[in-house]
Amino acid sequence: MTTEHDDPRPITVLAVDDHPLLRDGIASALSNEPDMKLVAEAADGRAGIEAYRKFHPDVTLMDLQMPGMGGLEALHIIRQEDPNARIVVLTTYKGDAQVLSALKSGACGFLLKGTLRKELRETIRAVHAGQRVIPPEVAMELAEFAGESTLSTREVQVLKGVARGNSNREIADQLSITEDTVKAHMKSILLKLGAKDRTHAVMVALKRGILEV
Amino acid sequence: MTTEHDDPRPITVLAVDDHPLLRDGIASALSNEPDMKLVAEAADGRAGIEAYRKFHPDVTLMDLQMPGMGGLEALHIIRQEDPNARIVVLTTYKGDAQVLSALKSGACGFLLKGTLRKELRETIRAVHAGQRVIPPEVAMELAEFAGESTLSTREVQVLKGVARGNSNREIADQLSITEDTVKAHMKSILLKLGAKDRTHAVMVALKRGILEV
DNA sequence: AGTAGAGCTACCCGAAAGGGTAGAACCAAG
DNA sequence: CTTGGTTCTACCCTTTCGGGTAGCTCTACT
Repeated sequence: MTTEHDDPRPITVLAVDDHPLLRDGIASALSNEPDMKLVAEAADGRAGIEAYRKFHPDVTLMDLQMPGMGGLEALHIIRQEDPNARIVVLTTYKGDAQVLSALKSGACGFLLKGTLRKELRETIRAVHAGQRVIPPEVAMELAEFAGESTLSTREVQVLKGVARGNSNREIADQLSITEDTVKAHMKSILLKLGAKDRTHAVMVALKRGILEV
Repeated sequence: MTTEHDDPRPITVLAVDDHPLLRDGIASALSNEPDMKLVAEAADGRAGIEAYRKFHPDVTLMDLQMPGMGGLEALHIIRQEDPNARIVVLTTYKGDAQVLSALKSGACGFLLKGTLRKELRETIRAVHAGQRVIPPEVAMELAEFAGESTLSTREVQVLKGVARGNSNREIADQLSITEDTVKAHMKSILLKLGAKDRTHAVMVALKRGILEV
């Protein structure tokens, strides 16, 4: 298509996604591109890590939400082993919490479900060139929750108990703390999430990617 | 690959999915297959309906969960206009309620996110031949909830109010009924869903596809 | 060393939730 | 026409929730 010269060393790409048809779509988007090459695929986080160790791709495309080890975990592990790893998160938007976690772990970019072949290729090139690519949709959602406080580890534990339908008393027993403490955490959770009650808090947490269904 | 004869009239296929890369994967799976042809694509339910009216494809691949008009709604409308429409639901599993709704609207098959190119082609051929294709994973989940009761329209309305963090009093006002009636519905909801409290009921409903996040 | 935040405990109190029980109107299917 | 399901109403009673207030450790950062 373009009159680019044939790079002697194309950008190597690893695709980690549990959806074979989507990987095919990625493969087809990268085929016939002289400056990039899909060198490996993986269907879950663990296989993704192994593939990364084996191929050390220039750019890794990583889906969140996969069976077994999720993309967030795999992203974190890969970035710990190789701080230079360039990883693009490929996902339907799952709330600010997931995106923030990915960014903290060192994600270099995001691609949403509406991504076109052209955008995919441009993002790979940009990330390989050292840029960070954050689509406006993601940036806006992120800005919206910028001032919002994050829940502490303990508060997330309490909220998970709530989502399972446990009473404060039951959660207290499970966490080996007193019911009063659980209630204190609940107050903090409702305040931080701006929720009207515990049910609403669970829904807000789901929307923001703090909890999973 | 196989020694099939070139059909004079290949199976025409319409793909409705808001993920361009996935549509590319579908397109690539159908390319080089002499007996089927992807004749149109659409990115949401409304465009899917229009494309169906225009092309009357032999088989339609329809994603659930799309922006604007969802796949379930589009499926229903298409099947009402054309009871002979053969539609395969292409989705990550979203709970028995969604699958049951799709089946009631006349879906001919299901394809999960793990679908391979080969499975996609085989499903298209089978559905075109008049068969119903339900993957074992879907069938098993369906069987698991076979005896489970479904919520009435009113109960779903109440539960949606609960998910928004409304009290029984507030839900009663919104639905213009008394609080006692709401409480009666809540009792029925908790019983039917086997939930411990309202929060748990919302979680169960989310898992079963009765509610959306 | 001081301070901010997390985590914890404790009390009171009114509001809300959930369980039990009972009955009436309506509509569709047997 | 009768039965069953849905929707609606109403009462009682106990438990749980959520708001307010207060104070305690411990760790991490400045």
